[in-house]
Amino acid sequence: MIIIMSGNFAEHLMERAEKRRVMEKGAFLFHEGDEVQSVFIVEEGVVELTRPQLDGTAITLQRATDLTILAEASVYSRVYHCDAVASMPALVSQLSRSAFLANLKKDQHFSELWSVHLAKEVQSARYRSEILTKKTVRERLDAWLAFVDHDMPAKGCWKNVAEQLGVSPEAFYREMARRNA
Amino acid sequence: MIIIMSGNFAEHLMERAEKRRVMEKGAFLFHEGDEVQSVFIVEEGVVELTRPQLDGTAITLQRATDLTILAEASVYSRVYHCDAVASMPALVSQLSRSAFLANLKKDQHFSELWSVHLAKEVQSARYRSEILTKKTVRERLDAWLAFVDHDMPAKGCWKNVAEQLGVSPEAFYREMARRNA
DNA sequence: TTCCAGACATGATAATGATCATATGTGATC
DNA sequence: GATCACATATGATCATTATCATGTCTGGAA
Repeated sequence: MIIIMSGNFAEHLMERAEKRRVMEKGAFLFHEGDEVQSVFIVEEGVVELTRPQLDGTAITLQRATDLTILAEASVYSRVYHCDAVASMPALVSQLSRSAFLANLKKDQHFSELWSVHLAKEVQSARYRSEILTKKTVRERLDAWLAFVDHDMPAKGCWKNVAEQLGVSPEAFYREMARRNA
Repeated sequence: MIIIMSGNFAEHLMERAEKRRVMEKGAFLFHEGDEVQSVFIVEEGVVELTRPQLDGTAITLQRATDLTILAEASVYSRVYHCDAVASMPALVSQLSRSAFLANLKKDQHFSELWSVHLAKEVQSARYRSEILTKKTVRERLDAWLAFVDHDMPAKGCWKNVAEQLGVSPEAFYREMARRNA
């Protein structure tokens, strides 16, 4: 019988955290080009991973909120390929990369949870991509609903959902109104 | 000193493959709801992962071509959450899940490569998402170029790139023409 | 209660791209 | 060389959405 790993990896990671850090809005956790020395978990607030473009605009690669691990892939890189900035005041736990890798090596269970975590992230990131290939608000919402098992978003969340779908709030409101009619 | 793992995980996986399978166009590798029993690597051809929707349309979650591992996340699931169908004739290697997991357990190096592979997939999937949140062809191409270090796509690839960007070929050709002018 | 910020709602306009139609170029095959 | 498939190219039209403007509603703070 195959045992499927479960449990929240972020929590396991937090148990091993070495430091905590309070970040004010606008504070940087790291910059592009910095050496990767730690693994970070956002406990509260919001930290965004952004990659500045040549033309001055920026791409947001990840928007990390409660219990989200930041820039997982950087664990295996020498330097960061993006900036991390608190877009809201945030509380961040951290663990040195060497300690993290040592944990992976010596703790089989921890290592498996890490893989499971990464696999889940792959899955949800792929799904998000596919939602965004849809061109109309209607199709994107349909795809999103399939992903969340068709529970309609509560009114307070509409704006956030609209952002996840990559559409303007107005367009989203209109689509929701259309569905009620 | 931290050793960063490198090498192609798919190749390591193929070395351990137990079976090979030739698939005709349109043939299914597995269906939604099937028990996960194997890990698959596409050697040649194309296999697509699709998730049928209520309205009859389908979401394509992954389009696997040469040396791509199929549905990584399914390794940790009991059943598949999507269909896998060859959209072109394909050659697929497979390894039973139990053997795969056993390899992960006993071979530290293999296990690390697996994590590195997953981390890279997370990274590229996230990047793809962010490209797709851009609304105009121009912005999407800019973001894509930043990702591939600004090497312009060769003419034979344009159609493929257009698809990656989630825009129609025509719109893509026009944008490329605009940039030459 | 009063005030205020922010989400929700809706109309008008302009920008943008999907789609359809059609044409050109190019490499492979016979 | 003739032919075929397919990528590239370009024009015209139409559907859709972003954006701006403006207004309403609701929950929390004073």
